[in-house]
Amino acid sequence: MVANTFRARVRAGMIEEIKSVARRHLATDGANLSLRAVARDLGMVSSAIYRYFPSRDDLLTALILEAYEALGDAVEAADAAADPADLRGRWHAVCRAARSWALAHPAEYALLYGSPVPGYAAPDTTVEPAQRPPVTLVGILRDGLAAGQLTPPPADELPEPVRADLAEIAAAYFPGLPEALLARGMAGWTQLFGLISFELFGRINRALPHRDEYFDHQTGLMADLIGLPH
Amino acid sequence: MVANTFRARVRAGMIEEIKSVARRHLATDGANLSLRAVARDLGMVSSAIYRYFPSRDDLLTALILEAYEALGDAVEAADAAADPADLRGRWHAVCRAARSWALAHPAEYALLYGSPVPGYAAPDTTVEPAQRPPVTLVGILRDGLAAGQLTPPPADELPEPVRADLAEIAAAYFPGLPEALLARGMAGWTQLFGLISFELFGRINRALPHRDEYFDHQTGLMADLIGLPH
DNA sequence: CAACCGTCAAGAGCGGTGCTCTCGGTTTTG
DNA sequence: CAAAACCGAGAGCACCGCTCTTGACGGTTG
Repeated sequence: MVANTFRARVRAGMIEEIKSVARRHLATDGANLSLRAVARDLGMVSSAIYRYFPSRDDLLTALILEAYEALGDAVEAADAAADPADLRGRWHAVCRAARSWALAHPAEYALLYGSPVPGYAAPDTTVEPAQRPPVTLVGILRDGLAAGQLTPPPADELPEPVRADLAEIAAAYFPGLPEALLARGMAGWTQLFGLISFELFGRINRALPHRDEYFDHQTGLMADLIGLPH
Repeated sequence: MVANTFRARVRAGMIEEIKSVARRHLATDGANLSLRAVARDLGMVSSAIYRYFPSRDDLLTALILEAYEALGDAVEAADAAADPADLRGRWHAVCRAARSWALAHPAEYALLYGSPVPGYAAPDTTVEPAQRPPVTLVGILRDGLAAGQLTPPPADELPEPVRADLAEIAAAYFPGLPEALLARGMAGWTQLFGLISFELFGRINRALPHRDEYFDHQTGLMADLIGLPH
């Protein structure tokens, strides 16, 4: 397997080229991109694509994985670039980074967070990169608690079954994070997703010309709910 | 035009039958339902469908309109059935009604709130019924303010451009509602959409077996943010 | 009563889709 | 150098939305 580097290289290049063209088609055709159209753009015949991707769904999966990584990178980079002690600044930075990426790549965002493609079932390999953005967001709460800048809500506000469920999530991703705080962090993530989706998919935009400021205010409301200090 | 009532009746029945079968297909095929398959189920030839719907998109539009009305009816009925003075009870009732309808009709929900169908552009006739659910939800705040059970947040927490945008929305749908309260109400609506979408589309469900309790707690958090009395 | 004309289902056909299989030609490998 | 692996092209299958034409049916009207 060491000697076939040339073949492997040109093959990898071809795979990248296919993905690149497919990504371009994604912007216009949405989730129902056409293998034949991609092949046409590459000057190939449709059946040749099957040498590189066993099916259209596998090509979609590759694009989804890349999109998750790109979003995760953008979000984590925004968090890393902010002042680690400025919790609210980090919160807004992460939210804005997710929104910016979504606005710059609406088709990819729709692929990740839109209604699922009818016949398509996302493989398990996508579950791990999908959790990077929310983990980054809620990670701010973990850091804030460790720094003493955040006081957890009363634990008894959670019904027992919810607390138990959240305890498992906390054990896996945020050891030591109180469940009630995790619940609020997940509310923030849900809100972030809702805001971006409404802006991208919905028609509410007409009535809200100042979308940047509205977005910041709404994410700020969630920061208030969490208790992030001003 | 008075005498052809028989023709009109059988025609209306046919339209209903087509929509019914299409709705059934929607559950399995999602947004890309097939006219030919619908025609097959009806024992017709595909071209016959075009006597009743000028295109596939028009059939989709009809289904979307029906779905909006069904959701709006469910939400408004839940609000009307609750004690008008129990703001928190109404809030939870409306949220639960929306979620229940979505869980019972996931394909229709995806059609309404999922990623838009690539080539499809929703006509303007859908914009009015689309606003019934959020208007119902935020209407609880209007009633609460009128009853003196709700104190509006400080008005200066809103940046001026956002306040101006929200003022126009308030003038159109909730005259007299303070902008800061409207902002919180819209945050609740965004959260509701995010919660339902995550449950329907996402894979977070695995880690949260107690979805009913989680949903209630998350919507309760938003009620807290709004200031709805316990 | 009969002619008429709108409505309807059916069929053929166009260009498109994902996908499979076979066939040659090239490249890498043993 | 021969064998094996790889690759692109092409034909073909079944499906799709949509258009156009044809023939039959049946209320409306002269």
